[in-house]
Amino acid sequence: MTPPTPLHLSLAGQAVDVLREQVLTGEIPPGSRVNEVEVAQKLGISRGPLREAIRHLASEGLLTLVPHRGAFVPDADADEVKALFELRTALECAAAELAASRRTDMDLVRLHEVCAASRRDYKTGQPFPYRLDLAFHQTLIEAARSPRIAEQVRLVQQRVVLLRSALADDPPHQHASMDDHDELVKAIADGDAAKASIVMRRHLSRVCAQMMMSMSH
Amino acid sequence: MTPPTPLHLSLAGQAVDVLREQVLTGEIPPGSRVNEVEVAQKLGISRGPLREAIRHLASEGLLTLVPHRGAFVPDADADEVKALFELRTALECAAAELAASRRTDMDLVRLHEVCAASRRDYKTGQPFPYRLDLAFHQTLIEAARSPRIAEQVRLVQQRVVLLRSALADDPPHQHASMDDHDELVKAIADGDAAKASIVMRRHLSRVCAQMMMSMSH
DNA sequence: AAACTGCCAACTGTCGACAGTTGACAACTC
DNA sequence: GAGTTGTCAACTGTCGACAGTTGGCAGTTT
Repeated sequence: MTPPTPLHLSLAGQAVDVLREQVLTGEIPPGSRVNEVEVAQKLGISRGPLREAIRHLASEGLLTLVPHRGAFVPDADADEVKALFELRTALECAAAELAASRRTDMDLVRLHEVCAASRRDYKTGQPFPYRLDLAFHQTLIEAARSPRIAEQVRLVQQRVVLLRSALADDPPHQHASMDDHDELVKAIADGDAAKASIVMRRHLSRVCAQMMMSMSH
Repeated sequence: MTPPTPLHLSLAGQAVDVLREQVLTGEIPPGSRVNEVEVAQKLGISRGPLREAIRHLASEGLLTLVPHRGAFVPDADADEVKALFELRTALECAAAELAASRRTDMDLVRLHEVCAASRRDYKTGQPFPYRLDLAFHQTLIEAARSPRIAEQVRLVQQRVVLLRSALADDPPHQHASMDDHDELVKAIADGDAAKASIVMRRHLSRVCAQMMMSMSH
């Protein structure tokens, strides 16, 4: 069962998954400290693998390490949101451009499908309005076929999710976002890299502005 | 002395610095494995801190982890170079745009200084032709004032340095690069974000092409 | 001779314990 | 009473040792 199970994933790897989940869902709230011995006991593992998991999540930006003090879940901060979205804009605009020139017909099918699902969920008032937004951006970077950019986009989006959990913000201007997505898909379908980049930039700047709003109450 | 010196930097932190140096200089050649016990003994530390150092460098892309096999210095690979430069282009073009709108007069002084020093070193035939190239891009991203982008650029440039060490390539088209740099500084001085981005893209595509050349012999 | 099988050494993954540092509380001084 | 200093518990940083896995080599079979 659980004691000696290094058969598919190391204890450190499992700890990474569990901790990531707990951090992203806000189960471990922003600003709080992660106690090594306490969490290790709770997970039923030793401090060694847990430390590795903590360092790994720190390298992803989901934890901040303070020497001799431990690991903390980073707090939401206006400057941080701004800096993060500058990075996200650089990466996703480039991804949009690449997607416009590299997308296959299958990519277009997937993108249309996600957009349609978004509107379906929106009408029926589904519980996780961000799920399909994430899926859309995920599908887009796959269409860009640039593994290193994709890797970084995933990390940045993860941090955005963390910020959102700290904000607990209300349903966003989802309608505007969905319109952006549609326009983005059209530009990509047309192979119009320049337009795809511009639309993406506008889209992200809108999302960023909205997050800044819900931060300052 | 050396045995108990956690006064300024942890053993893991010191190990990171030493290992990074050895990997980047090719002292530990690409493709080779990093033996935990062996290196730990050589550094005079235990396996714990060394493991943390290895994982850290792996998160920077300077090592590749294989479960139950250990850490390896990644090999040079054409696809990898291409993917890496797509990421670098996305990041540095964005940085160039931001620098064009945010640079201070002091930034311009520094950029001009680096360019002048490059030409000076070039004429006298200095040993490290890449040193000032790195310094230029470093100065540029500082002028962009976007901490997250700067962070990622640094990591990508580090990986490029690693690739170069694996290539052991000859003096590059340094003259063309210096011209690019001058043109870049001019665009940034003029506040012309669009041109800065275009010049940067051309510059990086040239550098990338050159690396691909020296790979395929 | 080639291919398969079983064994073995080397190494990674994990654990429990010790040492050093940090922040906080309490006692003391002015 | 406010500020300072001494003490202490809690936690991180580090270490050495054990267990499980991997790749290779020797021996065997066809």
